[in-house]
Amino acid sequence: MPKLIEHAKRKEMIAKAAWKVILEQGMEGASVRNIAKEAGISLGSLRYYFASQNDLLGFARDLIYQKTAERMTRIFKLDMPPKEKIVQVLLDLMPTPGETKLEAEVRLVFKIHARHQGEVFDAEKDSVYLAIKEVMSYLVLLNLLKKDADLHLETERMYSLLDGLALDGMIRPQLLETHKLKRIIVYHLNSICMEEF
Amino acid sequence: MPKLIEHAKRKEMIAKAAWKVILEQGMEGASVRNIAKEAGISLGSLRYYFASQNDLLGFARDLIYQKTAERMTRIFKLDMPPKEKIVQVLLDLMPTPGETKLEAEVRLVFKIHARHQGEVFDAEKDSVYLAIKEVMSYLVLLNLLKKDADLHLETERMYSLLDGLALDGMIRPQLLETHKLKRIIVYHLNSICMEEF
DNA sequence: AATTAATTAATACAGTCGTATTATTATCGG
DNA sequence: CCGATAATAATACGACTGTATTAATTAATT
Repeated sequence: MPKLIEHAKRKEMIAKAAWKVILEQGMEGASVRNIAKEAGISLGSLRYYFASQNDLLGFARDLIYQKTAERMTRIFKLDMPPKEKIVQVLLDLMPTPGETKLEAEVRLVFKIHARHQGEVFDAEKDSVYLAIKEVMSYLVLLNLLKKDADLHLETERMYSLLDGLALDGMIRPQLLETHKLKRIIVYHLNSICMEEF
Repeated sequence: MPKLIEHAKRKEMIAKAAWKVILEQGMEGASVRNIAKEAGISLGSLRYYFASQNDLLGFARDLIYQKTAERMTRIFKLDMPPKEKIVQVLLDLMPTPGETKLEAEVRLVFKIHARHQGEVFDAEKDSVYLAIKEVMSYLVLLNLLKKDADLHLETERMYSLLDGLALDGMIRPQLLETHKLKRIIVYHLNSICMEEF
């Protein structure tokens, strides 16, 4: 039974190829052939790991949410000033240049795609939503949130704001170049908190 | 030269069929055949009005932004209390039950689709962005905006927030059923204004 | 070295894709 | 009525789609 150890890694490699195709061509271009070519393997090889396109896309979707969750956990553990950490977490969910760009954009495409698959999107299982809830709880813990703030509404507002920022960041490159994304996020944090960020 | 008058209306009818297909199946399902079937015409007929799929989709995209702009203008002209009017304008950009649901969702799919076409999205030509700029100017005119508010940042924040709300509204039906969408919008307005909405 | 399972490559199938061509029908101005 | 043109329908082409099948290759265990 050779190469059994590589199995999981190989599935990951294929899923990452799927991400790249989705990033560049959208879900319309995410055919099994395109993904296989991007991964540098044959069609049959891909099929060996994934019984169907649905399996592949589902795996790629779950994996990207998992990766996001892991990165969030990592940042939360960092030893840095609370306010900086909060900004860091939120910025890491945005399509800023680097790894997060791919992740944020692909997450967004998957999210819209889910709509047309009749899937019910459960925010409680969305690592982005969970990260935002943690941030909000952290703000409460630090006693930074304004007294009259509605925690639940603020959470929902932050969630939608970040989704919208990611979407706009995808489409309007100048939002990224000029650090506008960060300015808006810090501006928003200032508006819901008592102290300056 | 018969039926020339119907030409424009017929193109509109086909574009609306395209919207419906996009709404239900996403851009992946927006094939010329699916659209023709939805419109109740043959493939050849569709081709008589649109030389290519790109032409059709481009027309459908432009038309939906135009319709949105017209509706915005209509609401702005209504005789109603300023604050109510502002809420009405913003809510009309959301996927609330009714006509706006289709418009908001289809606009969003087009927006993401543009990203993968290499198109440069010009917010200044986005009727949603223009409507939001008008709302913000209106708030300034009414002297409702908080003194320390940054007009440009507030505009960008509102733009992204509405995009994100539309996206979440698409995917999480409970956001619509419970009037949460309106609550968040009014909550946001309260947070940037001096008086209560 | 032989065996066994993991892995790959190649090919095939029916269906759909965008586009194109053709013939036919419908409707107006003359 | 007649001819011009808008409008429709039908069909065809090559490319691509997801899925399936088969044979060949690779690598670890016995």
